[in-house]
Amino acid sequence: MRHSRSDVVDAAGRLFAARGYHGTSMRDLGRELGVLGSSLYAHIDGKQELLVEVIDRGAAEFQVSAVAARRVAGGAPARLRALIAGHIDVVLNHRDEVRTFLNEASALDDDHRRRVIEARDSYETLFRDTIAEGVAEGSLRGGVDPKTTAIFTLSILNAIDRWYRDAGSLDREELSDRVTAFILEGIAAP
Amino acid sequence: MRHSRSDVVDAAGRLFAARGYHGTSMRDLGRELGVLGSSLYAHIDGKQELLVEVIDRGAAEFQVSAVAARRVAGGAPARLRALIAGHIDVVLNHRDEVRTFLNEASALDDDHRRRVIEARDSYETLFRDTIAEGVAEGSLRGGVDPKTTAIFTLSILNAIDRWYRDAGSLDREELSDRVTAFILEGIAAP
DNA sequence: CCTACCGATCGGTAGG
DNA sequence: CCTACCGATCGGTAGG
Repeated sequence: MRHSRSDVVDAAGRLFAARGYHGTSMRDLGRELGVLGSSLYAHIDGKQELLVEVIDRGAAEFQVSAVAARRVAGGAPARLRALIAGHIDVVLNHRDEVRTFLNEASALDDDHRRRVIEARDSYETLFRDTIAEGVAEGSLRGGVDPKTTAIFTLSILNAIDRWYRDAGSLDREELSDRVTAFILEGIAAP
Repeated sequence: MRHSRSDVVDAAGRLFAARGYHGTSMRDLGRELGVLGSSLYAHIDGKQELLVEVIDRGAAEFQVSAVAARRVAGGAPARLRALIAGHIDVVLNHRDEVRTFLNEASALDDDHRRRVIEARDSYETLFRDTIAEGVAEGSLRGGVDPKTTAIFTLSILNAIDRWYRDAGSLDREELSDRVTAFILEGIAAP
């Protein structure tokens, strides 16, 4: 079976997500595709290039999702809800790329890592700005700090990949509802 | 300079936390201590043993913290507050061990990994039970699901290591207060 | 995509 | 803790 370059990147995503970049050898990757490790160099220049490409795919998915969510009409809570739902979709529809994006960015060389951190920061800023708008318009509680709140929210969302299974009793929509309710209402009795 | 076995485990924690288990060679570890990689085998039987020991240290810290927090008098919210404060202390006082515990458990061999996952589950259960008690006694909102809520809470707490810096403007107590307020009250305007 | 390699580095050992 | 190694594996290349 002949493979496309995209097949190689797919396989790299699977293995990097499962074993990490340093835990994956080019021979492992070849075996995953049924070819020799050395044969992969017909498609790519080096191992690091595969990491960059997998992580860029993940970053791009988040970018697309965020742009769409920011356009949602209504108040800040509605936009925040859309950001949350979009993030969950990205995490669960692109698990390998997202996992690699979240856990293996430290294996990138300096320039690429800086770029990824910038992308991550600008994505976080979308959450922060939405929360700040909610505070300003009065739909979110005064005194809420947009920065830490955005971080707490993204902490919950990024961790979903670590525990959620589609086969379980909790479907994706219910998951999204619970995350949103937790963030907006908390858990203390009124 | 002669080193103790504990010095070697300390250094392993630093490097595993920074570069990951597979990203750290025995020669890297030797360099960190000013000796040759091969000299480390006077202290240990193998590299995997170091990973086990670093992760066990992290697990033990969480265990100690949890036992203390469960003893706190008052309602479930007070105990949950204590669990949160304790967890933050462990994360920030033992960053290398905790980071390795959280991110490198997948590099453990099967038996050790199973043990760590069990420890993690039983720790999570303490959070879950505390939340369930709060729902039962009426201090936490009815309808709150203890399992997902415990996961959301731990997601926030475990991610703290990824962004919090002591040098910043937010001190640890303020951090703990914000996390607790976020979880209990949420961010929606009343 | 395979054959046939390369030099470098890996975890680890024997002996002092 | 060092000297002097070991076999295995690493990322990668030349040539077909």
